[in-house]
Amino acid sequence: MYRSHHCGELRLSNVGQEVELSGWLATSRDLGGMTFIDLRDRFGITQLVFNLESNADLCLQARKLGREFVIQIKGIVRERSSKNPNRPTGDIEIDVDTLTVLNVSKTPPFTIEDNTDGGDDIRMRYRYLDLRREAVQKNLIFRSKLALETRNYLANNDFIEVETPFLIKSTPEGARDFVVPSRMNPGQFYALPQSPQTFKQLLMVSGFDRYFQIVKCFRDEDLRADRQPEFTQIDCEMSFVHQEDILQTFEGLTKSLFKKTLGIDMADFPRMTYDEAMQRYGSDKPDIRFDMEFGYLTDLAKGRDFAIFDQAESIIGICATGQAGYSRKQVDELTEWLKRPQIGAKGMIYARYELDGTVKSSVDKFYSPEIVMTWMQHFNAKPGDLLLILSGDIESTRKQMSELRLEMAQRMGLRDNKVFKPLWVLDFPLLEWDEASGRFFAMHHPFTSPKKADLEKMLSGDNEAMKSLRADAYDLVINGVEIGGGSIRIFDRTLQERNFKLLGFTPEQAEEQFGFLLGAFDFGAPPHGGIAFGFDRLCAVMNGSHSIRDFIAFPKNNQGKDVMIDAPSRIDDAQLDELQLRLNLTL
RNA sequence: GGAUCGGUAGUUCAGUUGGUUAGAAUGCCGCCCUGUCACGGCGGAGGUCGCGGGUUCGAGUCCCGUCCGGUCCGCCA
Repeated sequence: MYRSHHCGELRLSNVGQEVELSGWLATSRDLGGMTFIDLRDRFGITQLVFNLESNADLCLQARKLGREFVIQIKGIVRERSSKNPNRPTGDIEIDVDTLTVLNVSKTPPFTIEDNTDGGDDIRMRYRYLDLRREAVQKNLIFRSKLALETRNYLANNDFIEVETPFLIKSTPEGARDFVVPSRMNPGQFYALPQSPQTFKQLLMVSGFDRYFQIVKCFRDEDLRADRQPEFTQIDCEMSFVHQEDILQTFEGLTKSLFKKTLGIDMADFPRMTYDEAMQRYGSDKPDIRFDMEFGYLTDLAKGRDFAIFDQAESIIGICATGQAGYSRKQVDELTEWLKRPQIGAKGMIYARYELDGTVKSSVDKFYSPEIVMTWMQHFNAKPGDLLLILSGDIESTRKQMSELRLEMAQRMGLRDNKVFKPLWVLDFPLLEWDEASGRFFAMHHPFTSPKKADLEKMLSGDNEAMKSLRADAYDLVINGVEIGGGSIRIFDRTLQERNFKLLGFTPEQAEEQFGFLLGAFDFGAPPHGGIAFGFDRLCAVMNGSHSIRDFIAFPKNNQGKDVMIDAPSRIDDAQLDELQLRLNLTL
């Protein structure tokens, strides 16, 4: 053994014991007559002390050690004469009598401490050093704990973890697939799964009843801070359940995870339909840590010769409590922010409810104070509040206002990342009409069941009616982040074929791509449904972080590259020959 | 595919209207210091200003191109 204890372990009760420790030299402080070394491992930091007077050779040797040297020491635990209350081991130190250098280290390119001086790029290039930092280790330890508690809860609820294949069949629906060439079948490719969707449904047909898997999924789409090409899901499926059973089970899982990892007791989750979420917040994943709900001023503001409002399909406002003090400059700056191409608003109208009870708007010429006051009343605004108003077609205006709502909340400090507000969003549309290609796409996926009440409408074949079909599909949103989503599945072959047809599949295409599933439905498929949680996102949200990269040991950058191992990379000609592939790079 | 911000010392950054020898902090090296824990003090080394081209008497600074990175939109059933 290289050690009798780890570096976070020793306390006053160990004083007098002879111990052996091993670890990395975090920092050293040379005071001339004595030298202190902070010895670090995953468990903590223990201070070593070397005294020039009592052991000159050893002290001189200790002075020469560099940062991140790996050392092993033997010594006696002593009570410190000046203690450090900021550290669990701060009451003791080790009076070292034997020092062994297990390995030397080059000076690392950035400091290994919580507030490192390294930027993202260099930390990713030396991720193995970045991972030595306590702040990052803490995240991965949290992740491990979260996975363990997930397995505990699901196992206690009769779920069985089953591994499904990574080398599967490519399908054109949904996200772009990562593909893998098959050497033994020249010219043919596997695809990596975007999710184990069809396999988990087949497991239900097999009678496993309750399945889960903490599993990697792959999507070849552009990345974001909260999106990686390979990411982890808690993937689940249940048989003989209605939507309500699934919501109950996974609300239970979520509560259990918050309780076991953060010690937080969550109240029952509120629920909202998709339509209601869009109406009140302009988003299917509203952040409900704060109110600032939309108010529709369309009827109150039209017909007063203000062309912009008169021509608008929809006029939507939000009331920013206590923000009437916003200066002209601040409002202008906010307007510029809204006009950026990413948001694309044409402009913004505002109205202040002054503290003296008067109102003042940026459209005084068209709207008398009396009318502006009716707007204020619509929002139950109080003196000191600020109304922000956008107009245009309803879809874009809602989207823009949703962004503005989040931005204002951010500026007003209402997005407290220590507060967790979950929300079930229910009754998503079954289909999404795509104008460009003139066809429907599945909003969730093509195996999603329409709501029972909409079944007749679905079978009617009326194209307009299809747009209003609702599905037994649901998302779990926490603090405005989509954490999970799922649906009750179709388990009837005829209905599934019907849905494929709606989505523009010919019977031949449906058979070619999903024949195995349709075939399985012929052999007694039980009613079933499921859900999948974004595991990386859940880790991030629970820790108040936006970036899932902080919770992935070896993440990819925005370009999908791993800058540490330099992947992806070219493969050599021999490999290409073996696969019978030829590159055709049109640069 | 698009928008936008950035690339200057090992690292994180500053660098004004284009003008002398490109600075700070931190890290690194040396010397001093017996209770530090962001130790302190003194001194030192360290730069192809991403790359290529252009404008100019003169470019880190302006222009064009290009590469790399961040954030976002599109995309992500």
